[in-house]
Amino acid sequence: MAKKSNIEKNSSTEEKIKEAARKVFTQKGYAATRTRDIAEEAGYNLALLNYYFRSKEKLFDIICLENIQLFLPSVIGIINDESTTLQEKIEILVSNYIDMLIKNPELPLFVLSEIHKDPVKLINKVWANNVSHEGTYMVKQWQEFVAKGKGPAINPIHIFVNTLSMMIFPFIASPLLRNRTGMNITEFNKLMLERKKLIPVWIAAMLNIK
Amino acid sequence: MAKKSNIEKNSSTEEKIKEAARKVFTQKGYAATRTRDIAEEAGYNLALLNYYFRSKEKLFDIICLENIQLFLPSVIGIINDESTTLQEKIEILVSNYIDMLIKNPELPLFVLSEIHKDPVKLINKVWANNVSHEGTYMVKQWQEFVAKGKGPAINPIHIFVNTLSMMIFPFIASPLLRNRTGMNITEFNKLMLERKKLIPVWIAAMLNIK
DNA sequence: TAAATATTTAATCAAACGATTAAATTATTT
DNA sequence: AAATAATTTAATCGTTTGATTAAATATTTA
Repeated sequence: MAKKSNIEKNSSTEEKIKEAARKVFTQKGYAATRTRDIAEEAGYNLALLNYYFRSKEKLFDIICLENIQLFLPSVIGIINDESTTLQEKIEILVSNYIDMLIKNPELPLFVLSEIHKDPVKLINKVWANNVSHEGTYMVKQWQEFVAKGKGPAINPIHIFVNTLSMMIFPFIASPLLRNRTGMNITEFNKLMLERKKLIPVWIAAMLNIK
Repeated sequence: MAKKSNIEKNSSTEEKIKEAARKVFTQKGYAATRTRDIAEEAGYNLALLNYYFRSKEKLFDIICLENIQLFLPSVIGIINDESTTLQEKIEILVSNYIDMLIKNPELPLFVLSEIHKDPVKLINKVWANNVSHEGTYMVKQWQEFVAKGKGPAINPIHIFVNTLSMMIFPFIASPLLRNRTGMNITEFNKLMLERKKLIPVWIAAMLNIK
């Protein structure tokens, strides 16, 4: 087997294979993807995949990790920011996240499917030494909010779940929703952009229920 | 090839294979499932699968259709009921649906993944000659609600999407949520049951935003 | 430019997998 | 009980698929 140089390669070939792999894996998942599909999509011979990445599984691990890192931890920085209010956090989170999801609409289904297959393995890879849910600054803010009697006395996780649900679920159900309503992707995206302003208002309405 | 009798069989074997297939297919999806896994799960020889169902694909089609019918059209009867108010519809829908999801927590990810792979084919199989989204009685009720100036002037589909999102998404994200918060399945289900009362209240709060 | 290394390809291997076959066993019918 | 049909199994076939090999071409280094 030929040895690769230690010098960092900008190798457009390697990058093209990775991009093809990302496209096919994200669309079809690990099992339904054939290495030959990736090679064809990339415009190279099959053996190149194994030359650059040793195996289908190793290539998948790379793509999978990158997809999960794009999907998950972008949240953490926002919910632990001590300089923003609860309401501001939600506004920033929703706005950034919906922009990301419009660019990567297939990410949620891919990531949640993968996590479903092996939660511990995948989540620990990304969250290795990170803070727990309970430790987030956002949860502290919520607990103060409840303690002051400003909001309803329910488990704060409900509101967190609702925020994620209303942001992410429409993208997971997009094919179904668009088929049932006759929307095309442009109209769907327009609807999702509307939600950048609407979701924080809805969450605020939930928080003000006595 | 032996011929099967025309008489309807209660054949426990056929039923056992179907149940094994449902379990494995729903958990791992079509591509990741090996017919040998199903045979082993059912406790029979591999050839039995092909004897009863001719092929992996035919067996999958049966399971898939049944899963989708369990997941989707239960909604239609409720949202087209002319004897209930908008608020009542939401209460009944949420309560029934959450009960169903606690019993079949893997259904949403399976169905939405399958629809993602081929939306037209699958949705038409279930909704063949059914009413469109626009034609549902629930949408008419919402349009009256908006016309009377009772609620915010937004696309009614947002509220519909929010209801589905808050019901279904937690089950899709369950492995992630439980891992992050340290909940076990019992605690998770308790949280979901709480939502049977909470979601209608949240939706009502959204509807009353001026 | 020549040698060495990296990249790319065609051909092929071995294992996994869906499917089939033919024979054995069990159940039903006459 | 004998004959017929249904059910179940072990063995195996042909493809598909991930991976490897060895050789050809391109690129880099000396």
